[in-house]
Amino acid sequence: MSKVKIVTHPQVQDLELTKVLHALSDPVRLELVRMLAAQRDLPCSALCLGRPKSSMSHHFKTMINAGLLRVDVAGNVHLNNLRLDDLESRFPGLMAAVLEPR
Amino acid sequence: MSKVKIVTHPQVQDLELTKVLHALSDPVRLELVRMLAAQRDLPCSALCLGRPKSSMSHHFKTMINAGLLRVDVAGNVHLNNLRLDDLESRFPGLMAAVLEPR
DNA sequence: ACAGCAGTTCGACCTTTATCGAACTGCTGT
DNA sequence: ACAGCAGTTCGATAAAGGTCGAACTGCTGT
Repeated sequence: MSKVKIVTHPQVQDLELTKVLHALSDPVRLELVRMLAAQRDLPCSALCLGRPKSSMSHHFKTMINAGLLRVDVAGNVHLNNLRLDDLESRFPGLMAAVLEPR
Repeated sequence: MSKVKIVTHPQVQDLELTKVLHALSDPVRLELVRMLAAQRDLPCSALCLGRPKSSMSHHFKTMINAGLLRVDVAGNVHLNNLRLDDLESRFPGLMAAVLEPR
């Protein structure tokens, strides 16, 4: 019997600005966003950078719930990607503005 | 003897993106931002809308510390204004993106 | 001087959030 | 089957944040 890991990503029209802004307002998560903007398909391990996995898992969940992140499960590994297109269509210019400083 | 009420607004170069995003991520404060984007020089009384003054004072402080708001004291009344120019020069496009949805 | 108004401060309360170790789940290669 | 790896869940803890009433400060008009 196979168990499917269900990760629920909110739909584009359900993204809430306050949730997105809150997800972006933590320094750790903002760093993740910048790393993911620079490189696609990063696994959790590449994003942890020495921080405890359980702390990171918490941040991933926050970002997924806010609609910032999409996770693709590839066997053992979770590949993380920003939902840049979705965010752009819902909140035009937002991610560009957040990513620009540096 | 006169006592001067000192309100310290952070300088442009000291604005921090995470603080700004956090200040924007609360529904009440986001509403204040939208009201202030539509109309300048609003006093606290015009922004409270039935909510307790002490709650509002807390939000104003958060917004001032983040650099979102500038307060001009005019006698009895505090005139609030978004620091749109400062925010634009520090985080180009951010406020436009936040204000656009609706 | 004084009443009244605008807004802040204080203190209490409760909820949310960040952090982390330990235990757990599920996949992979052998 | 099993060891090992990737990541999640759980539970505890501590800190931050939102809400509000009550008391306070400072200005204004009379």
